[in-house]
Amino acid sequence: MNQDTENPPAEGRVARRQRRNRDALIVAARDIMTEKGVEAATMLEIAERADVGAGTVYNYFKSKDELAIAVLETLMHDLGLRIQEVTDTFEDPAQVYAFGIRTVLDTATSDVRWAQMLNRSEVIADAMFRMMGPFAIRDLRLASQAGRFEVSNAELVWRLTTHALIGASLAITTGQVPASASDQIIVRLLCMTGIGANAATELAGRPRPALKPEGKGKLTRP
Amino acid sequence: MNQDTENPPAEGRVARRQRRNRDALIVAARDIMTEKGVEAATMLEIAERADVGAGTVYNYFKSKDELAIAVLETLMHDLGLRIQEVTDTFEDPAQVYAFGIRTVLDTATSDVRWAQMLNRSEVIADAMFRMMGPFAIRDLRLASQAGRFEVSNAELVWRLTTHALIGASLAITTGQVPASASDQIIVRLLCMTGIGANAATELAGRPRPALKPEGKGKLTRP
DNA sequence: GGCCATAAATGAATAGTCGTCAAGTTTGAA
DNA sequence: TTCAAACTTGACGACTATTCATTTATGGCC
Repeated sequence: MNQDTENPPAEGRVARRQRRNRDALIVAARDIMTEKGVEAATMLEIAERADVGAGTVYNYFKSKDELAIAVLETLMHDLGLRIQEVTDTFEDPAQVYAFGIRTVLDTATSDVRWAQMLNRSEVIADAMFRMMGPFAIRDLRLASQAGRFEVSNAELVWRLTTHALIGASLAITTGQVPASASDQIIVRLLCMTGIGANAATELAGRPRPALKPEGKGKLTRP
Repeated sequence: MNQDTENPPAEGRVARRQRRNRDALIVAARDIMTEKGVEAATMLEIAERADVGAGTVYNYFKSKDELAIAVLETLMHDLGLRIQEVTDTFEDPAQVYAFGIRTVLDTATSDVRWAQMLNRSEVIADAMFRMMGPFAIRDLRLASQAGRFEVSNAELVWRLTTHALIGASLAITTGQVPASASDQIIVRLLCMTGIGANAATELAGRPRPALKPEGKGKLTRP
């Protein structure tokens, strides 16, 4: 009777199960949506894989769309942390930003889970704005203060960048644009920071260290 | 028996009805999608308003998505023509491009028909790339040759711009970004052409003549 | 330990969707 | 006039997201 699973600190059995269910639903939805695409993933199948009744899903997410967004957010939060881990050591704040968007582009075009979701551009772009914005906007501001960028409204630049970035990723995965154009894409996105085309080209051409691999099956909470 | 509706010139009854049906479907779909949004517009309702059987729609459009794209294309083709009519008289090719994207942004955020469609970002952006691309890409190239822009891959810049533009429009209509930020949005989009932030600001600030009103109820064919 | 108001989970039922298909109709050449 | 080919039709199948009356679990209180 003294096991800690049996003796919650005055307020916790329900809350814990709720978090467990919510996480299980996100993981199940993430996996199924990854396998079959967002549209093809049915709420029933998600509920079954999460070992939960069909109606229970709606206690946690108002709609399928909201669940899909929650899935996206975990993917992005994850990536944001892994990027930050690497860029912590960079000296040039402009390079921090450049590395970030370059990594997002590469991930979005090579990771099947992202590719499957790209046909919901506006949702994924908005999620990126919110989840990776804190990092990106901070980097934009730091680089501007350092005189590297010319950005007066970092939030706006980041929003435009997310949409362009997702659009470019979609264009690459659908074959409308060759993957070899990635460099040019990054250059143009950097141009939005107000630096000229030359400076952007130089910045985009710098070597990039590798990310640490992502934690398998884990669910990092924002 | 001599009426011209009874005596088609050797090859035309079917073709004419087909074009009539196709046009009626696009008009019906455009109206209903405008009123209720793309998702809420059902194929049956569209077919009924076009005075056509439910199954017939699929003789003209493979899917609901394809029909929605056809609707968008007519809206954009229209706008492209009206923009060109005005910019014909401009002298600075950079200003032609600037006027174009500015007008698209204004239209997308103020015209209900666009606003309703914006939540299919990737579709609308792709349609814009294709329908307005011929104009925009030509303008980008002309301005680059004139030394006003620094664009080596006009197609790519245009594609990124369409996605950013649609994303920005969506952000404005959903209230995430104030409409007063339009100027800054245009400045940043112009930055993608490689000119500095100063030149972009000057270009965005120039006065803009008005468009001619759009032909009512008509359907201009690409 | 026993009890009960409340919150959460359930899954069958609902309402509505897209796309298909067999059957009927129109067309235009012979 | 005849007839094969093309077009149209609307009922229908297969599925869907979401709801809601019912069941089940929870934790404070006696």
